[in-house]
Amino acid sequence: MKPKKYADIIDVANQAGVSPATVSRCFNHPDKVRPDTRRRIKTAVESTGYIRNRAAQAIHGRRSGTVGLIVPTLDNAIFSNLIQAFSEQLNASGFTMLVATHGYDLDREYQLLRSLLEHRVEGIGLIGLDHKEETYSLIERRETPSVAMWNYRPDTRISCVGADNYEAGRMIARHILDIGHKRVALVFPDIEGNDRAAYRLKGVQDVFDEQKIDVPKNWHLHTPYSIKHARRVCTPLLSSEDKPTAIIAGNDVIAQGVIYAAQALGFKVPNRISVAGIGDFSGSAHLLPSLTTIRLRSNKVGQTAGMILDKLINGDQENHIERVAIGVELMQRQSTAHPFT
Amino acid sequence: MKPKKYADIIDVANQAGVSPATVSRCFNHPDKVRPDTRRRIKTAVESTGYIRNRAAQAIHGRRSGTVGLIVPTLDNAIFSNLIQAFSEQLNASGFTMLVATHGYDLDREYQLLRSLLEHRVEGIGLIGLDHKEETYSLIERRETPSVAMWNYRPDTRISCVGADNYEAGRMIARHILDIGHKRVALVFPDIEGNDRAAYRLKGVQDVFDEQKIDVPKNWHLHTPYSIKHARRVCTPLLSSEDKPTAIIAGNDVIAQGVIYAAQALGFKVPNRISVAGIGDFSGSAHLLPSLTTIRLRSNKVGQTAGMILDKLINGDQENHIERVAIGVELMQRQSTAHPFT
DNA sequence: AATAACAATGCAAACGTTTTCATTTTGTGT
DNA sequence: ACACAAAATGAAAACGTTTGCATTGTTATT
Repeated sequence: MKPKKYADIIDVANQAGVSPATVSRCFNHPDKVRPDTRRRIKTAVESTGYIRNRAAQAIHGRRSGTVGLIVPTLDNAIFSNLIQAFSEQLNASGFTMLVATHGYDLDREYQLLRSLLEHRVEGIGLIGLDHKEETYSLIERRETPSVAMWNYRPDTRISCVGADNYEAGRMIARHILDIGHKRVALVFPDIEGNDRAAYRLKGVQDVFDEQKIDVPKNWHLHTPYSIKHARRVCTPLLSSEDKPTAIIAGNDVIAQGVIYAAQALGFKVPNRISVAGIGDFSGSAHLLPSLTTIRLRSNKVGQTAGMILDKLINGDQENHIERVAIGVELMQRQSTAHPFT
Repeated sequence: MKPKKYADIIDVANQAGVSPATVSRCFNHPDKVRPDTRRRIKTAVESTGYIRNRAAQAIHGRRSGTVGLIVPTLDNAIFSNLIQAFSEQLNASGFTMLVATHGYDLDREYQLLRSLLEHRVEGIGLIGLDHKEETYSLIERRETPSVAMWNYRPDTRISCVGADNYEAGRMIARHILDIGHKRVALVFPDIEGNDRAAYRLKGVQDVFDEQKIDVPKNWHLHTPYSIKHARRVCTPLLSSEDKPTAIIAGNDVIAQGVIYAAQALGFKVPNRISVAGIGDFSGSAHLLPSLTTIRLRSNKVGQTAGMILDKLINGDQENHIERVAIGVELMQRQSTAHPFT
């Protein structure tokens, strides 16, 4: 006699004196079973310690109750707001979130997508719009509801919700030029496989080109996403004779590194040098000096993405694509000012 | 004729001219099928676009290939290192991670645990040791391999790996007293449902008691986890006539807020006031002044937790409990110094 | 009170795999 | 070539649910 490990739906049914079908209905369509019966089943569930098996219901072609999220990394503040908001929104709709990280490796991303599909996620959240052709075509082939977060464009292959990063770049560039700077350096992350950064940079450069402002090659710095690296990479530039009067950073964390580099060398910000970021991370408003940046409202992005995904999954429109642009906004604070002369 | 939506294992089998059983084996025990057959199956998989159904295999009492993680929130830097390391480690062992957040609500945590068990996760990661009795007993009843991260104690009901937060509190308190401070304020998060903070605070207070140092009630501040709130809550204290010479913060983010509060009022750190944190978050070393804190090595915690969970799941020891303490370390930096006299 | 309409329940067939056991194929030693 | 062991494969039963259809129980209508 093999003692079964855990109660299944049949044990519950026996205990309650009904058929398994009724127990199942009691979970999935409670209105279809008599309150009295429902109560008896509830008691049986408790006394047996039954926990339903989602796998068994997922197999039925029915809902798995999961949604997949693929992000480059969980390790930094950029995505945490976003993910939290996304997760909460989907939780509210009854989904559990499967998360996978690829470390900015798009081949890996494709593998993770496959893995999530094996788990029969009902929808997929991605970051950005830069993905392998295989990734896009797999999504299309399986007709998996998907939403790309963080970047908006009007011509995407899948639904997207995000800030217009290009506009964010333009906006911060205009601000810097508006307040009179002509000698500006740029500190950006590597744009390889990172369309968010690429669009921002493009926006900045287009404005500069339009205004005939030239950024010398060696004022064009690259740094990984960290205060430490940003600080290190800026120090030589700021120590040189021929300094810029302003620095635009690809995001707020980098901007923070830049500010520290300047302060460590004894340059007051913004008196001697202006620094601007992009992103308006929590904390940016409370730095000293508070950081001029572009607000991207990542939690709004995450929340909206969650809502859209829910709609795509539960809605009736097949293969519908929805695109939402979340407005960007200049947060003018203390870290930028007219150039020192 | 109903056109089936997606290829299943039978389609693949037909295409390859073998039985479904062989296809299944080809995935799960590749060494048991001839290389030649394997190749034919591979081709068939590709041409049909087959993606295996984990739910169907999970139903077989076999592995679901998922591990659950329950955290208070994804929204802040505290956990991101930890989660990232945990996730990567488990990924390497072939698991996908199901993540759920409860916002420091332990009732919610219990619900999430149930939900994850419905998905038949093979293991569970939790944060901290403060959980409802129901949560513990459900885990024990289902014999689900579990590991609590972030806090170490020698007498836990489930496996744990983490820093000794009590010792961390003692360590930073000793440092502050060692360098000569006698007038110290404490700024901590609410310890309700947050055993990490509770242990740290206990450690600090025990050292103070041993050394007969008294902290007046009103030097005992509470703040949510954010730079903004920390800064705000400290400002009145620092503006008053009767100021402390040092402040110990419950974690580095709060410490950063404290430093900004001081600097905004024109008090140099550490000259006029010393500030210490706990955690050594990425970035803490690069603040100005760099922050004296206790290094907790969260990525080590996450990684170790992942390894332990893998071992608990795949190992042969039933109901084994493993406990690992990750050492803490004083990082003495610029934000603390002898009191100004 | 008889019947129609409807609500509640049960039966049994699916869902897509894995696995045990039996069978067939392949390889080895003579 | 032959016998035999070993390896590869197939057939079919399981896994724990859901659901269409049939059946039974209940209420409303006359």
